[in-house]
Amino acid sequence: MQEDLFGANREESIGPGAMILRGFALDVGLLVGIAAVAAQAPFRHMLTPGGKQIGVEMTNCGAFGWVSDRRGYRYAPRDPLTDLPWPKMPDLFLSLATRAAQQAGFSGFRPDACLINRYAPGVKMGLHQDRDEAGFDAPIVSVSLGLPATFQFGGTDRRDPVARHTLQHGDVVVWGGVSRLAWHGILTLKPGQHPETGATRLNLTFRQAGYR
DNA sequence: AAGTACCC
DNA sequence: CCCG
Repeated sequence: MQEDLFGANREESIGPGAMILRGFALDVGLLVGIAAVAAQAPFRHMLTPGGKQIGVEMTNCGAFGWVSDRRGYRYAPRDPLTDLPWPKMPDLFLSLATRAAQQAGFSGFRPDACLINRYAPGVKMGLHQDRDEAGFDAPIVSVSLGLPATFQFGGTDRRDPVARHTLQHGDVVVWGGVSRLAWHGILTLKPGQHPETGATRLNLTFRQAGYR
């Protein structure tokens, strides 16, 4: 039984039911876990339904994985590349996500999906909503590792004003409740080197994708 | 469609 | 040319 090392040094509210837990996710085991997942389900570019390549490289772990292709956005229990189930979600990931949600005021978070995004310099993710899940009662927990990035966080209307927040290695963003369908994105990643990840930003996004 | 293009 |  190992001690968990999670705990935010600082919490910042970024909206109703939305906060950043600074330095909450500094356990190097997270990077080991990502490497283990990627060894079974490699990072790959996905296509939008319109046939354009998504710049971020993605893989998944857990019971469900987020996938996109010409048929649309959806959650799938198997990796389309291998037809194998997605790798099991590491216990460390589950523990982190549950504790972060709890810290942000969302008890009972039981993620069944973890999307892993890998950003290289020059890559961005446009404003979007996470709305492919079967229900929206559970929050979103988003973990930043490696190179810093500028996170855009707006409201539930596409036209709502968007604030910018720099996310550093170890920061966790949690949003739910009235902010669950908030529009969000990541600005173009700037070049840089991080001691633990090199010229890379990694993001873990935990969700309850399935019905309960 | 998490994408791009174009305009101001 | 880049940015919003």
